[in-house]
Amino acid sequence: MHTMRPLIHPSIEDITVEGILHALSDPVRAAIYAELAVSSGATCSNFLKISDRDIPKSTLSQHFRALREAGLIRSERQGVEMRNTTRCAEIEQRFPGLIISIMKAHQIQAAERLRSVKHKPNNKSRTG
Amino acid sequence: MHTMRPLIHPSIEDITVEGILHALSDPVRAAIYAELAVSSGATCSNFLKISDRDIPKSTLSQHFRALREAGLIRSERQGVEMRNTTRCAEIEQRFPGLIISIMKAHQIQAAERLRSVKHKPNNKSRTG
DNA sequence: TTCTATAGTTCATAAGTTACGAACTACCGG
DNA sequence: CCGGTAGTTCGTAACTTATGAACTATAGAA
Repeated sequence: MHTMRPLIHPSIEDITVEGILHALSDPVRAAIYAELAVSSGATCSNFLKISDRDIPKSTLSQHFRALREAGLIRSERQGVEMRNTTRCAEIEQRFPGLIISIMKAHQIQAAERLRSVKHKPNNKSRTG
Repeated sequence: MHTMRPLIHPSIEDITVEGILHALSDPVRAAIYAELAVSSGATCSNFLKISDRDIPKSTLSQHFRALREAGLIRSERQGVEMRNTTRCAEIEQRFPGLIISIMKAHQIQAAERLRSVKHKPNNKSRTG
């Protein structure tokens, strides 16, 4: 019978560049973070499907933990669910331009992938 | 009796943001990359010691491979040694500002660490 | 050519990390 | 109290990383 340990949010000075890069080097976590940056307050189960891929909820939970403990997001219980918000303002203070340029690079890459799928349609397209 | 497979340098369009972030999320690799960005052409064995830490040469070799295969550096044999240069100009073309802001963030963090060591001297200082 | 030295790579494996199903906790509305 | 929804933890299988030993590759000297 195990208890539920409290959520860990590192203080801004304990956040490391290595931690941020590692957390965002996973495509699922990068997608979650990018979405949170736009639609603040999203919950864990909003991401059970990410670009046609099903993510098991235990895996999702671990990804949220990784983002949280890297200092990238803040999670707060609100009733039965968990509201997640990015800590981008704080991180921008400490590491100016870092998060923005990473997100921009992810966007550029996503745009390129879209273009290459349009040009060679049987590349990576899922058949139903 | 195994042969030595040729060095792999991904073409610029095969470089991914995830790959770059993952490669630079390791402190040893980040230190190597930062040094290469300044003193171009450094060799593998120039890094057998990184900030008072000894790195075994097999480990170093793997770190160089990781940087190379992520597209961050180019390695060329020159006689008995290997000359390494960053591919930052190419990457800057594709993902503007990415590498620069990561390096800047690393600098900020290194500066902070230096300051905190000065203020509490027995914190992380090696005793000979 | 052969011998020696230096630089770096590969392989085997031990150590560490991550993914995910099953079982759980936490909270809300009856 | 029960039943439902949201998310966490645990165990373990799969994957990744670190490192010593043995290797390849090259240069220079004899």
